[in-house]
Amino acid sequence: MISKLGYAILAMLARQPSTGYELSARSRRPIGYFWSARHGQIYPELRKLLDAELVRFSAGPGPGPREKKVYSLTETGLEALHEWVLQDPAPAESGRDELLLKAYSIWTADPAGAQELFAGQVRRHQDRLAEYEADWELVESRHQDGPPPVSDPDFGSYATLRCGIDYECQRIAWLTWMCQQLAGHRPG
Amino acid sequence: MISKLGYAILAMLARQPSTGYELSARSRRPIGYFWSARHGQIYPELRKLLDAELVRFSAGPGPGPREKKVYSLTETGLEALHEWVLQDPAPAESGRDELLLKAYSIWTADPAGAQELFAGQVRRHQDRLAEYEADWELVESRHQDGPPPVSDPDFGSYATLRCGIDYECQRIAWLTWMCQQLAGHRPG
DNA sequence: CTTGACTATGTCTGTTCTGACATAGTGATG
DNA sequence: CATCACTATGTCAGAACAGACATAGTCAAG
Repeated sequence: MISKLGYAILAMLARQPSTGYELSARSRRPIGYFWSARHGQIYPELRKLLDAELVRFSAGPGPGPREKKVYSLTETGLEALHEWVLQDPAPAESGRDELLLKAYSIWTADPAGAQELFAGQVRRHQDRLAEYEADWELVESRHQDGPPPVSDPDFGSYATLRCGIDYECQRIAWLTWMCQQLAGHRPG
Repeated sequence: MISKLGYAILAMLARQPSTGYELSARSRRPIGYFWSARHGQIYPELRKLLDAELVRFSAGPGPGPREKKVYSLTETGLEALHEWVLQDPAPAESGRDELLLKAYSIWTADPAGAQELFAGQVRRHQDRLAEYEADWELVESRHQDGPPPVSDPDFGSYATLRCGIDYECQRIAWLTWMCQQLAGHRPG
């Protein structure tokens, strides 16, 4: 059985053959927007994918004591990705959000301090929104005549960035609303 | 060091003393909206919290071969929660979203099948939105004269539900947009 | 000429989390 | 009368994940 991380790696390799190092960099940005992994997880996973013959690599001299390996998908690997993409995800989708957990217990805290906490989060999400928007414009600049065609890898970026931007806007609005609620309820 | 799950449990116990079983039920709904845990995780965590003297319990006869234990916060436990709530969460916040991972690779798939996938998701999120809204009205009915005061546990529910409702609306809008994109690009 | 950042590969320990196993009483449905 | 869902507590194996350890070359800034 291929893990979700395995599919995340296949998804990245389908776009661009990469080394494990590059995969871990891409798993910070732009893939990190909705998936992340450290290299300590990626190298063992690449080994598993290799054993399952879903990826292959071509080796060359590397900067360190070991060889540099550029991985790419095999035909089986592309098929596995292709099949997985349309499968309905399990309804589990727990979603662990530390800030919401704090918000749930915010009644135990001092409103002024709470306002600070949420104001800080507004800034953090505004920064992220700016990143997403920069990436969005980059993708758009490659397709002046409307959105990218659905068979173009750029359509995947376009779609996920749209979601990310909408999400950040929603979250900023909620955080701002929280600040107002916390301010409004204080005397004065 | 208390884990995030530990704080989630403290947050629940601060509102209502509960058995481990009840905690796992509450961690499906309503806490499950932003945090979840199985009982296989909760019982060992309760033990840790007990050893740290953050919770206590009163035992009585249970339905199974073991005693039923109703847990509640100690003063130290409430203090620990109180302190944690205002701490700025680590910027890690990876966020793993399987559907976005699929969307990212949607260019490898057949648009008609993809549309089905996203349409199914629209239905799922509409159901969840309905749940949130029902809970929202429940909370509002307890506070006809405006929002609950910030020192009321209901304010925590109110705030997190507001976020959940906004999030579901945003996600439904995006999923619908995806369906349109996938439809618009097909010939005919 | 030293320090630090970047490229690049790997391992290892400990924590978190999932899913299954195990036990047992009550009450409802068929 | 059997089967199933619910209440209730726990354990255990294994997967997933974070963070540190380990190695080594290049290149830029101070």
